[in-house]
Amino acid sequence: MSPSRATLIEVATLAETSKSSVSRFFGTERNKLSPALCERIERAAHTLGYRPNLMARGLKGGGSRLLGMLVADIRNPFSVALVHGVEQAARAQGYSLIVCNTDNDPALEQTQLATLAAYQVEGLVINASGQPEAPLQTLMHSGVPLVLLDREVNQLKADVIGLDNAQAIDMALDHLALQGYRSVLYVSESPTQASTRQARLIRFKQQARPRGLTRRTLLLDSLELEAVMPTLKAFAQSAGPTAVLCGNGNVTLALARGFQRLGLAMGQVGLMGIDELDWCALIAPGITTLAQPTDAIGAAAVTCLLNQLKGTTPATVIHRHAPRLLARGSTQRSPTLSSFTPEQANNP
Amino acid sequence: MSPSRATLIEVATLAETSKSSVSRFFGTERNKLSPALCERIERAAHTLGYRPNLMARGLKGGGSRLLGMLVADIRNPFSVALVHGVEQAARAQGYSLIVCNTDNDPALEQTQLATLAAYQVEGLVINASGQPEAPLQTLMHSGVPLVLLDREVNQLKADVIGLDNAQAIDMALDHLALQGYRSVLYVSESPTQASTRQARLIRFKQQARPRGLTRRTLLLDSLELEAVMPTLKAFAQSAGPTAVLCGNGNVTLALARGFQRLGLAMGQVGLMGIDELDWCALIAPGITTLAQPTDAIGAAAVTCLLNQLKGTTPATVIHRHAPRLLARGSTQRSPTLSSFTPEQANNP
DNA sequence: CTGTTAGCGCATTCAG
DNA sequence: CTGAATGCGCTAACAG
Repeated sequence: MSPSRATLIEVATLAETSKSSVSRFFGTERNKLSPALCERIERAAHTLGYRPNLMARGLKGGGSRLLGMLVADIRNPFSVALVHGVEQAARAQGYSLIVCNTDNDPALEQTQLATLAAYQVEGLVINASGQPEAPLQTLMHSGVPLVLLDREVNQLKADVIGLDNAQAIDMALDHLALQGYRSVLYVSESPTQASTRQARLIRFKQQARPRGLTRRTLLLDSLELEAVMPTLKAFAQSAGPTAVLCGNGNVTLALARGFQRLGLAMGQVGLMGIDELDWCALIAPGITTLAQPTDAIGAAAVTCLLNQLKGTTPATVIHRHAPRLLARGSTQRSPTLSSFTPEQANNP
Repeated sequence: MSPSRATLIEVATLAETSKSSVSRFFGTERNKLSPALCERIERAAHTLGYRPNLMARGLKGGGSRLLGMLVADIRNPFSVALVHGVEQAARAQGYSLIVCNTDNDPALEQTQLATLAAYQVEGLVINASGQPEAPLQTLMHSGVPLVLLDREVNQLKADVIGLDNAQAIDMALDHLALQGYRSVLYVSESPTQASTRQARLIRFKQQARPRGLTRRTLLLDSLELEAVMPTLKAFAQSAGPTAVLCGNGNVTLALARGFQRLGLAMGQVGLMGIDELDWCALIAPGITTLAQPTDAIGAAAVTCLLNQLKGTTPATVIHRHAPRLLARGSTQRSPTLSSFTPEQANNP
């Protein structure tokens, strides 16, 4: 009756055998059992609705079959997409995922890390909000496989998986240059804590001029409109066809608001963002974005983890995934508005 | 060195005491220990970096301190908001949350339910995608506290928490009527599986006419534009000031696309949705929505669960939470476009 | 107040 | 191929 209430012992007695055999049946040694016994156990387990207690299993050496994931901001659609990717891949490998959100709070981050460890997770996927070097160091030394997702952590020698930020910036600049823009404003949230933001910002500073683009940057401590307006307004009136490049989805949202507030026509002033969002195709004439392959990134993270588990530690690896350009009207200087449809905008 | 590697015994020996005392120190009986002992244990535990193994604790009677949550669609921002609410409340009570996504797949749902049970969660928050009556029944009988979130399950006598759907529909109809619309099209995803969709649909059918509104409904099997266009087009040309009411966020997105495709001016043809989304204030002239109090709903779920755990089972409860109206330009028949700003749109 | 004794449900030696 | 025995890390009576 109670699904997870039936124990190994009950199954064993009902099948008229011993605990060990039942244990083997549900473990990796089923092949070492006679077909007859397998049959009996199978039936007994089924009628009892038996399911192994994964906590007990985790206690011994069998492994908890649990993976942990730390997410900096679960309300960010991009993060959710990553969670989804990781969860799918984990399930495909027979693992479950316990997700902890940190709301970008470094203190919470430490707590959650401890919690995850307390549940004996076999591996950890970490999308850090801060720089929790110390706790992560100790975790690594305690032998828990670790993978950093989307954000690196200072001096932590661990696998890192995420977007190829350099390539992304290059693609964005190439696209903007090709569309005839000559002056680009790069807007990012404060890059002090997040390695990804730094990488993108640095690359932008390096690569804009070589493409003949005048560059400016705006670093935001807040995504409030007030923080954006003055710079945006001045920039929009400056020389050369101008375009704004947004460092992530949150920034894109903030700037879309800014454009609207100022009555700027997207395209006339270019707007482009990293991270694809539901509504980017919807805001006329469509916002051009670089979409991240979140499922692939999530899957790569799980693969990494499992590789570490299998002991075959092929040195520290850094996976850089390429983005996909979704070109839309917001980076088209002479929009053919009449023919625009969201469908077209989805297939560059 | 290893955070979760140090065991109760090691702490006990270092503190020159017994396992029981250490156990008590970390349990609920710390008060029954002498200050001196507490001090010694405290130090020992600290130098060893000891953290209780929650799996082992869960094995005995101490409880796993784990709550499980089943989510129908983790990529739906509304669902994520619920997860966030539940997780916050759980953490505040010293519980961790293990979240399983079902991608609206009934089969996956059963699997995930089994997984959750296997981890000995102390309670379950369920946002069902299908009608997994049987598995839930057995779970209930096995004594696991259960709470249904946003969606009921047929004949399952369990606490249900969510929006007050009747009130929501009434508020929407009142608002639309007040704004001068006379004919309303209600668009919903297929209501066969989800109780919430049924409740809203039924209420709409009951309450439209009493308010002097002509009513029509459109039930969607797919959110593709093709599924929406014909009806929308015909409806927009029908008599009386017309407005469209969307049953949830996904539908709102689909219809915003439809409006754009047809070149319909929002407001002239009204558009209103249940569920607030990032971009609703952004699409000019702003889409009017009913926002759900997701944090409150999540917190209520956890409270319910913990009540059941405490044994004080105050009969089956149904929490109905009131939505909040965010009136924007999409339900204003004579928009004052020039003065429109997103900020204003956020504060009705 | 504190230590001692049993298991929780399972995986894993080790013998048959 | 199979069963009996031991212990994972912890909590819960039970005695002092």
